[in-house]
Amino acid sequence: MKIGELSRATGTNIETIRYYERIGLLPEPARTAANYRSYGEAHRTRLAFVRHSRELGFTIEEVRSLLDLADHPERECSEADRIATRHLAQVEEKIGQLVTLRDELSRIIGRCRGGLAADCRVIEALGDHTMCNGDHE
Amino acid sequence: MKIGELSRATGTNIETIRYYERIGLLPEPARTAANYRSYGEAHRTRLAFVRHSRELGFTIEEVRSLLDLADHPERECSEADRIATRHLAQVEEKIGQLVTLRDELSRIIGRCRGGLAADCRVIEALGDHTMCNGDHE
DNA sequence: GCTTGACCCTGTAGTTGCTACAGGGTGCAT
DNA sequence: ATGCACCCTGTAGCAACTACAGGGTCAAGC
Repeated sequence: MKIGELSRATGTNIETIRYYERIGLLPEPARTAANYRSYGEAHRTRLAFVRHSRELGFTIEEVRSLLDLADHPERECSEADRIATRHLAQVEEKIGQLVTLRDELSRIIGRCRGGLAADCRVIEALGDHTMCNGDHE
Repeated sequence: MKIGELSRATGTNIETIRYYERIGLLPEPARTAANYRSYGEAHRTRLAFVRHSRELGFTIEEVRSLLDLADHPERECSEADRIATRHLAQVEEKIGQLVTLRDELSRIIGRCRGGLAADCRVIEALGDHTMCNGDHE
């Protein structure tokens, strides 16, 4: 499989594949006589693992740890569980932040009734730093 | 006000303040004889506006537009409303994505009962690219 | 008067996770 | 032989900061 085929097979940008190789997430593949990268099924599987992990929001370093664990099936999987659980907590925290954000944005936008910027509630609310979160630190 | 005081007054990193000045979000302040930046109340207000906008997730370019509008109170505020409304839609989309993510992560983690990585459901699930989202494109 | 420490300056490079060239080589069909 | 699609390396760019390195300034204390 050449890099273009692997790209299509996994929905990964070609440049991204080469990037993953450069940072050591994917092993260097064999080369053809013309110096083209030549991939096998194992590469495809590994790249799919990486892409799926990334889509779930794991950082590159977390993916590295997860891959490392996948490469050593004799180890305990508690590390994988720990990474995933911590990540879940982060996702939940982010959701909470975004919900707060959404509410504040809705509140701000709701007050806008058009007219001149001088009277704009959106701009006014942004300039007002004594916000509803009570952050008086 | 020197840059350190402005930093404390707005909860903004000093380097960030200088960065904002460099990219033209904040005007260049006057300088003391020792070439120290000297800020007034208007700077503080403007920086607070920028920080608040950034906390709400507006991009720098969006903040630039909002500031521009705040600087021209004779204009219509529909642009501000448009920016904020579009941003709200993006936040809502992001929340939806993260909720999907959270559910998938929960599902994966819920199946982990410890033991060896060889049997780890987390790692198995990451490797499995035929996921529940039915993405067969 | 001299040092210590906190503060300030500029300029550049690093971060994350890619993405986009520039400038070239290869392979196959017409 | 001439397109064209594909591949190669290496470097630079993106957002939005953050972190130095290497220097200057200022007030307080000995």
